[in-house]
Amino acid sequence: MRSNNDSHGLTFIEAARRAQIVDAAVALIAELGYPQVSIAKIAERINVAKSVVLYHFKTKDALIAAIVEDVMTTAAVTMAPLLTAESTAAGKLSAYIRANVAVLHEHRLRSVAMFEIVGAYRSADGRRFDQVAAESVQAEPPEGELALLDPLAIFDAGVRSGEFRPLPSVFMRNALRAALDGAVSELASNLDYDVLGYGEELVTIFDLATRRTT
Amino acid sequence: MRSNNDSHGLTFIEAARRAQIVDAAVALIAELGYPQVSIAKIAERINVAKSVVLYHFKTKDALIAAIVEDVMTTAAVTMAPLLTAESTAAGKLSAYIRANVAVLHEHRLRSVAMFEIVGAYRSADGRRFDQVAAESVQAEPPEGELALLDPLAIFDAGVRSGEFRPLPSVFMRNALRAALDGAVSELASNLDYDVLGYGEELVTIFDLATRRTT
Amino acid sequence: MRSNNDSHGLTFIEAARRAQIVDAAVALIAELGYPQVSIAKIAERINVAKSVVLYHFKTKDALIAAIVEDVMTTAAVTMAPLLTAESTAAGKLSAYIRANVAVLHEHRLRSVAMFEIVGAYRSADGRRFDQVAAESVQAEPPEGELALLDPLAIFDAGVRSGEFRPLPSVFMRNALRAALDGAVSELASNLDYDVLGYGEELVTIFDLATRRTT
Amino acid sequence: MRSNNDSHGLTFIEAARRAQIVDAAVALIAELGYPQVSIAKIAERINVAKSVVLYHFKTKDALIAAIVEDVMTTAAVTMAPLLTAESTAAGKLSAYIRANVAVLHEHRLRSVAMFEIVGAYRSADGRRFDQVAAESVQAEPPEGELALLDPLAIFDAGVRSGEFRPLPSVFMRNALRAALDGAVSELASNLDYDVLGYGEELVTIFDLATRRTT
DNA sequence: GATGAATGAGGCTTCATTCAT
DNA sequence: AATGAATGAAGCCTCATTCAT
Repeated sequence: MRSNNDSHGLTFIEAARRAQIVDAAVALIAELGYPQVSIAKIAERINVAKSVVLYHFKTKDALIAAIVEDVMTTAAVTMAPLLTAESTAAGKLSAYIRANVAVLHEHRLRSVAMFEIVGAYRSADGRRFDQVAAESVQAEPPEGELALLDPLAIFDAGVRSGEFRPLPSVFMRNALRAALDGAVSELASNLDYDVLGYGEELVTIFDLATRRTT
Repeated sequence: MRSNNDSHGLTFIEAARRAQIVDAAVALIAELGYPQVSIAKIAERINVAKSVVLYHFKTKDALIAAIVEDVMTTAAVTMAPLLTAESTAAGKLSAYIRANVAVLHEHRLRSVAMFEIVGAYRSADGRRFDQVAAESVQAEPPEGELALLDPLAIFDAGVRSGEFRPLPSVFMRNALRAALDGAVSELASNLDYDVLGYGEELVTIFDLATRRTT
Repeated sequence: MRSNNDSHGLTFIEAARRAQIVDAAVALIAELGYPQVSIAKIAERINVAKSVVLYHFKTKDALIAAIVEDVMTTAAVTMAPLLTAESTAAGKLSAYIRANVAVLHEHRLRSVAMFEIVGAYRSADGRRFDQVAAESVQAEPPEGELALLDPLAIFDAGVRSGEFRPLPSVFMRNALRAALDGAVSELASNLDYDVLGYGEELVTIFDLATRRTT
Repeated sequence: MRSNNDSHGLTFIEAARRAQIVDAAVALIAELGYPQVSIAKIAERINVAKSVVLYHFKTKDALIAAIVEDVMTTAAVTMAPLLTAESTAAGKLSAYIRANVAVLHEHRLRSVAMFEIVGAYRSADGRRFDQVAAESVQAEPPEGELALLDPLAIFDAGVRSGEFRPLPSVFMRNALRAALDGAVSELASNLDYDVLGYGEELVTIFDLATRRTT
């Protein structure tokens, strides 16, 4: 065991560079959009040679993957503590929305960057980000915190228990995810968008929309 | 005025070519994503020289603008007749959602292409599609049918008349637009997505979410 | 039918450029060796932009293929008339060697370039030139003049008719081909190598080596 | 003199690493071709850092030189015992061919690697392998076993003694060397090529071709 | 003895655009 | 109305090599 390696097998300096590169890439992607960000621009932003970026990531796709992982982990880690407390489906739903919106608010740049990537990334063979992701999810379903990112289970549980009105979970999930993604879209155009306020309104909307009608 | 010019000052041939190019571009963008579509690919798809495309559009940006205009016009024209009949805010809202969703369903490729463009387009100076669009909207507010594309007025009217519960119109509009865009996002991944079913669920959600509570 | 197209569908100017590029590439490959020749160097040599080369050939591999075709055609066309006259196997064999050697002598640069390519080319998936060529030969056996490039048939015929001693045609062919390639190898190191003299000696060697012993 | 240095001034460890690196390089060159083999690939194959390879060899050219020396020495050492026994020129010639072919057969990979290097190597200033080698041969003519690698002396002696017909030794040598190199060429395309059979045929050919005619 | 980090040069290719015909 | 030819900028990536540790 080498002394200056952390648990991921990375040197301190390596980890630092990687973080620096990821940060630069995130900032640039959020600002310029995914397709406009080149390895050259990333390198220039941190004053290193292009090859340094490729030394640490080997491929543009690998860099993107690292960014995505970073964002997802950040999101999951931030959201997790805000979710576990709740017991009712309605409570979980509100908590989910608020937690999600809180992440967007606290990690604006990362969120916007992720949004840009999801919207514009294509794999070498032309597949969309979602499709590539869906595939890897099937191969290896997310565990623990990452599983919390999909609200489908909340709707399913609420319906099953009768706490929610009968509703098509998948459409509901899609609507909620879309509404939340919409917040990032606004954020992308205006970093000062009141995401939290928007989130509260979403809480109201989805509360009213799922509630059992008497 | 030359005899074979239509109202836009285009000859038949010119109009036909432009339509052909737009169609090819739409199909390619929907399939490959905006950043992956080059003028070369568009030209190749319709078996003409690259320069033909640029002869008819002068610039890639001009081509994109033409596509956007085409899509928006198609959408407005399709939606318009489905909207005017309604008198209540709730009625208008439902009609708006159904009309919007109907457009997506009937013009899948165009919708997906538009979605790709909105997500990935950047002007030469790096501004997002929305930003560029917002600007030109300010300079020249949309009239007639195009005005119908923004549901903000519906929420405003519903609140003002007391038909809707008091609600923040802008957030509501954003949530609705996002939810509708979400449909296109699903469509982009899967052209067989049940947009109409999803639309019905949105009708329910937004009905429940705007209704005056007794 | 456009007026300035030749039978291959190429414009005059296109044909001229292609020839110019091929010539430059041949000269550079002969001088520097295949791996050292880049599209940039070729372009520089004829004072055009790199992209011009790629405009006319699309790919480095396509350029190489064009060179190879050019060399082979040149060789076949040059050799053909020198071969048909002969009727005996021995006569054909001598003629083949002399014809081959004559080509090398008259088209030194092209021969050396071809030699360099055969020695160093690898397809994208790592296969050797011979292997790629063998494959395409199997798919579409060479006809007419190109068929003359392989002396195997001569040995086969000579053995079958009893004009040659019993001998393993394939090994014999390989030895002859190798000896002829050796001439190019010498040429590559020294453009003034006496290929014709060497050829005469080969004629002697293979005459003695195939002759029926009494 | 340090205790763990051998006669070349290398420690055991150093010698072992060098051998390991040379072996890896040989295998890779034989498989992928000289131009496709990079120091990175060599290092990766033996699971060390790129810099390790350069620590032991300082330069890619130095590594190649080491490989060449290794191959030549292997060849000379293998051939030597098979040659000394013969007294007649014809005997020596047959022995030379058989010995050479035996080396190719027993050290396929090394032979193919050498073949790839000879075919594709260029010094920094663009000179071919042969040319660089010829130069160093002139500066320091090979002694002992290495001298045996060139069959020119055999032809010279055979002619001088009248055992061979009058023949141009240099052309003859070139033809023989080329024919032998051809075996490696076949080997490069197909490691199962019957080199020994081919060698026997060469023995026959060159026997018939050098024999005094009555 | 080994290695991680960095680098700059150069490789092939794609792109939007211009211009003369 | 169409097109062939050319271009330079930019994109990603590979390479041999250097240097401090």
